[in-house]
Amino acid sequence: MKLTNKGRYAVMAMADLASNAKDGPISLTEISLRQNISLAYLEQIFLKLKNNKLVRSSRGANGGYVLEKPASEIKLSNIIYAVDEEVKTLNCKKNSKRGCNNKSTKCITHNLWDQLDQHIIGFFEKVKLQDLAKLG
Amino acid sequence: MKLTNKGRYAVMAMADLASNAKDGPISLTEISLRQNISLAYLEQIFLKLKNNKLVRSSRGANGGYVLEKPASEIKLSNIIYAVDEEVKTLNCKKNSKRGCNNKSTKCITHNLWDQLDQHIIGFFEKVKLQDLAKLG
DNA sequence: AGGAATTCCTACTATTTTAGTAGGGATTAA
DNA sequence: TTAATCCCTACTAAAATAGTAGGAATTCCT
Ligand code: FES
Ligand code: FES
Repeated sequence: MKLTNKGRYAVMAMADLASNAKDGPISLTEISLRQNISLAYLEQIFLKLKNNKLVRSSRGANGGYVLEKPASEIKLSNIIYAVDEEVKTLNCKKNSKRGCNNKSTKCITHNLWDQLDQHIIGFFEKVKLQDLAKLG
Repeated sequence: MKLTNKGRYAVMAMADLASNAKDGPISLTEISLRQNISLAYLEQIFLKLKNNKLVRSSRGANGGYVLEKPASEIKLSNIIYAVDEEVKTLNCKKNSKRGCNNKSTKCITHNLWDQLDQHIIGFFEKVKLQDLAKLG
């Protein structure tokens, strides 16, 4: 089980944004340098963060991004979800009639994975961007 | 974030073993049919389960596998660990001096992922093979 | 006005991981 | 002796991830 770089980067970048807040917006170049993440990759990630209303952008020279909401109101689950990192422990389609074994009943472990999902989602729901400073 | 088939299969197969216990050992062919998992793939998985002392094998005709310990004493973490499904949320090497950002300090999110690890491992530690019957 | 910095967007490629196949050897029950 | 079964390793195919590339649009600054 793993969490991919995209999700990690997204959280790192958001944390960077939160903790390096200044007057104007923060450019991806800055974040790229501080966090050692490829600029082009960051751009892709921020596109999604923006579409999910987690950051606001300003274009042009001196442009960049700022958090759309206070760090205390942004849950990690929001970030993870925004970049398509799904918590996906189930094998079968959630709403399919068929189980992962292709039979009409759910497999013996189905409920287990379902519970694990809840467990992990719970974690991401509980932690706010703001908490990262305390953790770190 | 996802859990891979190998881990799922391992748990399924162990659960199958536990709930279909009979007099003699259970062959992989049986499990393969019941759980709809390729036989050759199951063989690979059971090799690991055996090396980790979770099952015992008997070879030859009518051979197969039995649980090495009662289902109440087998933790899911044992199974997951046996088949190399690691809970791996950290990016950096656990014992490396360098962070995932290749700097000498840990990145802002390091502790977060560390906590998530603990959270997930905790789940797997808590659930026993036996509990699967109740969940299912 | 012109150039530099920056976001925006899409498409492509490379790398890594996962999933699964293949094949042959060893062992044992009937 | 034969069929069923485990044992073991190597290979291949498919999918997911990570990252690159390139160009358009916008805005600031001189
Ligand atoms: S995970 Fe849903 S049926 Fe197996
Ligand atoms: S995850 Fe350990 S330093 Fe970033």
